[in-house]
Amino acid sequence: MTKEPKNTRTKIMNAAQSLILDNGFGGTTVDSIIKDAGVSKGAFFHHFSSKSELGRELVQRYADDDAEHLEQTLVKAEGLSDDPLQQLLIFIKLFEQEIESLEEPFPGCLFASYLQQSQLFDDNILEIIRKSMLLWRTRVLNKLKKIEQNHSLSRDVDLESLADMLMVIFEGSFVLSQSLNDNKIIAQQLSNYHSYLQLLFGKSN
Amino acid sequence: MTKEPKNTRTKIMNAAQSLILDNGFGGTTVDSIIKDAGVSKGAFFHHFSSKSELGRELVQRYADDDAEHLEQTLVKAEGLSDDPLQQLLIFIKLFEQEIESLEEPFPGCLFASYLQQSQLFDDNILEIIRKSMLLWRTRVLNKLKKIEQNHSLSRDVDLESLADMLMVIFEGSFVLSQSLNDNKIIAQQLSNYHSYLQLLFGKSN
DNA sequence: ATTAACATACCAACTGGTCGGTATGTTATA
DNA sequence: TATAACATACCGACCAGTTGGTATGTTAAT
Repeated sequence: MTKEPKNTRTKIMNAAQSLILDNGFGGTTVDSIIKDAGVSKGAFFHHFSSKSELGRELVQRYADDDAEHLEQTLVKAEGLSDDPLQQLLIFIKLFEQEIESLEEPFPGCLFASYLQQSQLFDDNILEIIRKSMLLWRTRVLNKLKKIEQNHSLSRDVDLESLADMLMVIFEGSFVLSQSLNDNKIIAQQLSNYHSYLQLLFGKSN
Repeated sequence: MTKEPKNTRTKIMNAAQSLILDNGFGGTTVDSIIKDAGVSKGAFFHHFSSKSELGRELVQRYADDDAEHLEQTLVKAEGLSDDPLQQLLIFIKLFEQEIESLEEPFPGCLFASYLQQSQLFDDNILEIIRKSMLLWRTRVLNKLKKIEQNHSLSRDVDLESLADMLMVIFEGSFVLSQSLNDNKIIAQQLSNYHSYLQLLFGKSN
């Protein structure tokens, strides 16, 4: 139990993610990463063949965590009600509560960070992000389709764009909360999405 | 008409803005800016004392244009109806139409780009962005307050967060449209905001 | 002739990345 | 069980190229 390989690797990735969320990928140097991680340059390039490979592994880890978090929250919501509409509303409320319980300012979204510098990354990396967003779209859209079977829509809205709206509100409120230094904004905007869904699917058939 | 100072200056700023929206500020080099702008390094540092001063002037210009665009669209909407609710709904529709008429993919928002690398900028720059966002909040909130006088809210929502929601939807849909390479998303999300307002203020007193 | 508007050559600091080397296991086999 | 052979994890000096920025011109208009 002298040396732990996974540990150094993780230290590098964690330090890198934090720096990238603050300075962007292009504004983050390898030297600053190894300094924050407390490892040598040799250790860095032992674990990652290049800075961009670190970038790739970072989004992949982020996307995996994101997907798992999505599914877990969905399962949790589905366990709390049998009605698809209630499930979706609970799903949103769970995120609201999660954000509200945060002490520190929200660290930001790695996807958005990468997309703001999309020319710095190759298509494989951008594809990871795209797939993550399409997963959210699919999961929420499936719920909406089930809701539609039992609830009449009070207005003619496109269900796919309604599904996208959740991710839109996440990303958009991250930006605002970052600028105005106010975590509350995120929960408030989720609450607005919550209200919108209630108004749209207010009446059951 | 041999040399135009303003012209070179503008060429530099335009090239820089385009590059920054693609690569981020930290990922954009002075050399790449002068190459794209077709000017010399001497010209660059004749007009801007440093790269970060260019960064400052860029957001300032962007914020000024943004504010002017906001006010003009507001005036336009106010000229098309006397009812505050209709004015706000038209206001949103005008942005929808503007986005729909775009040929190229939406270039992105400089505010969001900067915020994703906020540690690269000093507080003065971040303050410019903050003020821009607060201007949007104020303008929309004023409208909402006038609407509230004649229309009963169908749900108890916070008017300030409802005002913020417009900017949230802008920024969030920029992110999604960038990733999925689909401009339509922006107009669709604005349309959702439009619907939400209609549902909230559906009935007049 | 002065001065603003550029151009060119250059610099020191930093960049991502390499390299030879060390320390600490792990495996195989005699 | 001793040891040769190999693998993994890590170090930090070093490299070539790039970075933001400067010094010193040249050009053109007032």
